[in-house]
Amino acid sequence: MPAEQPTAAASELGNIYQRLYQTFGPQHWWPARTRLEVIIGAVLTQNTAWQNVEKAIANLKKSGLLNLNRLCSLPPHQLAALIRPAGYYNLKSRRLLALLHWLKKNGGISKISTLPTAQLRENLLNCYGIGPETADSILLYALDRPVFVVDAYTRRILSRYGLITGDESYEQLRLLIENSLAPFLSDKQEPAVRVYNEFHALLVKLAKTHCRSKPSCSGCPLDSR
DNA sequence: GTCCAGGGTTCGT
DNA sequence: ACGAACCATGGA
Repeated sequence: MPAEQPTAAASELGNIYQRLYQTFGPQHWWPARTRLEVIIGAVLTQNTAWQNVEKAIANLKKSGLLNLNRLCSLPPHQLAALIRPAGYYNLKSRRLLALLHWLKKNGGISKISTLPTAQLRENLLNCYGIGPETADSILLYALDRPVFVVDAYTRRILSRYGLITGDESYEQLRLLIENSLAPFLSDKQEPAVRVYNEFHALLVKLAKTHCRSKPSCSGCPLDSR
């Protein structure tokens, strides 16, 4: 393997983060109250608008089921009915139960929180229905681990600005962004968790604000240079 | 009526 | 190794 060279992307990502933050301000993700709620939301929001996820979580809350043991003792078809507004409800019911059973089997959220990040990531990826993005969302937003969450928006936006080719693997992109932000982190004395959290949310914000809702995509915060 | 959202798995080539 | 089909609701 050739050593990684500092690329144009690496030197510009910190800049992009600052521009987005100045334009949109803090996004305050993840919009959930408890760690269990974040974990459930991470599965429910797979390829699904967050608005629909909120309805599903509201159903669980209303039924007093936002509790690891109660959820684990629920028949799959019953959980499916409750999370129906989130779409793919049969599939997501199975995925949620697989994840929640893993959590329960390993002593609950507080217990697994003592594990090192690499081991947590591996365990999460071994759960049915948990891929890299969902695993990293849980690590970053529920367990406060310094892991950047790569999603489709990240690819689109970085490709759009010519910072990546677009055919990089998930891992390549995640490491590129984490390494690129490292100098910025030490300069600003900011915790990585906070910056990864905001940067991911800001990229989603940018994608939703421009280029889709506006036909001409005028006034993108990253355009003037 | 069409498109698509804060993905992942499975099954053909 | 890669692409396509599949899963499904709700809002624009």
